[in-house]
Amino acid sequence: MKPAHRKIEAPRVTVDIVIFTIEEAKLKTLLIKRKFDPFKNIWALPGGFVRSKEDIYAAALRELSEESGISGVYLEQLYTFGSPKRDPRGRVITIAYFALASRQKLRIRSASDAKDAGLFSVDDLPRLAFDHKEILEKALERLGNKIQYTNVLWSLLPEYFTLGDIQRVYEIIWGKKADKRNFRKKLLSLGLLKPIGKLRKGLRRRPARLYQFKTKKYVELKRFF
Amino acid sequence: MKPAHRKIEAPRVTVDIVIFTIEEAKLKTLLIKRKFDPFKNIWALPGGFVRSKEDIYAAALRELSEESGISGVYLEQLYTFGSPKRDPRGRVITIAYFALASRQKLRIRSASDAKDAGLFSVDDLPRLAFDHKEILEKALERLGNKIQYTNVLWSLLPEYFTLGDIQRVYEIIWGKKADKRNFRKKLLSLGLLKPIGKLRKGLRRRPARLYQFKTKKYVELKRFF
DNA sequence: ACAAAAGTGTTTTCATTACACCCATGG
DNA sequence: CCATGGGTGTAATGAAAACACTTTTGT
Repeated sequence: MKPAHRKIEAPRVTVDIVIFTIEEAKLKTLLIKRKFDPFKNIWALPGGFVRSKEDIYAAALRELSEESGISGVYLEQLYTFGSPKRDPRGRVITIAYFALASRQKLRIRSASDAKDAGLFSVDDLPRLAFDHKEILEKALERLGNKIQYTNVLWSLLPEYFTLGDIQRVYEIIWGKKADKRNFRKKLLSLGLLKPIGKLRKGLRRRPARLYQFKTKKYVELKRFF
Repeated sequence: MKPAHRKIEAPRVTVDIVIFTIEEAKLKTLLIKRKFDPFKNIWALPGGFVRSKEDIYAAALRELSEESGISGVYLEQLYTFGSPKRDPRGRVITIAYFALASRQKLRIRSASDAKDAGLFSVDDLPRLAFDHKEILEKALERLGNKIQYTNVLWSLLPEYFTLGDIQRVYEIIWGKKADKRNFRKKLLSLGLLKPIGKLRKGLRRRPARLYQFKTKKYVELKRFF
């Protein structure tokens, strides 16, 4: 590039991605089993090195697509982890990202440096490589806050869904039940949803109205629930 | 260090710090005039390279102390900026930090690579080097949010202060007036303050009660104002 | 007929907002 | 005596929380 590199030993820089989704009424995250040392055969967050001329957000998008076959989901920067000891190979700083995807969008496939890939409930995680547990905890905290004042959790739902579906997602993330009438009242009053005029039938119960989001772009609300 | 460095060209990594303070009833930030190219003689955020074995938070603390002579103030990671074009010398990723200090604590002194240093009102900024304007805007946004659900802005105030002082700080950051009675009612109901039993006299008006914070550690509230 | 979730309003409680006057001091 | 901010309470409004029963379907 340019000459100006002086004496500072440059760390290497990676991106790691916490991808949340809902499956089997649980909040889950995508992990990759490492194929190489260090932490060979230990589960880790998907991620990889930032390329020389690549924007860090673009790097996160690339990793997201490589390791989970998805695009068009919510992705934001989470936090940067830079303890000098976090990687036994040497100095590696990682910029963690935070993604939300509906289960339908996720196509889990193994990438070149991963032996296996899978979804794990955040309540029941295996041992994680590096400081990835800490990263995951930060992501969970962010998720819990974020759904209170934005519409991002729409990214966790499929195109059409019922009010029951969406309430279940909230309850999973918050870990507690909400009152059905109050929930629906509040949610509908926000004006983010429109009914598509169809019902979901075929389950052995009363059919529910299906809704979709008027818009899928990020909206910050004063406060949510 | 270790051998594992493969083919990836490592970016260099810096920290930059947005230090906010209140002076002359304005929200101000510390800027340093650059002594060298690129952007020679242009104002920039204080910052510098992360050292090889230095934690990034420690690097931010070090820069904070070198360039503003302060310690014991509020400091948190803000965001990481990593556009490949942000530094004309080559790839530099910066981890931005966000600090709050009372004017009394700030000892502005020029560091080795700075020609000059000064406080600038955020409403009236000079041209800034690199993408520092973008960083500052992100910091302002964070500040505005943060004072709504935490007690951090205590870092902007001196040890003892009046309710009028603290209200003024809020009004400066929010850019609008608050009702005195409601403000005091709410603030006192939070239970974060204790009166020290003295009055601030000597101004040509009625003396005001002085308060201090019961604790100076970071507290998140459900919601603030 | 039964199980399971869908759907629907009213009341109570609490927090926020709006609002106006007297007080104590220094100059 | 005047200018300046200090100090105080109440009523109206609006948002959140508590609360239970009927409906519709598939099996």
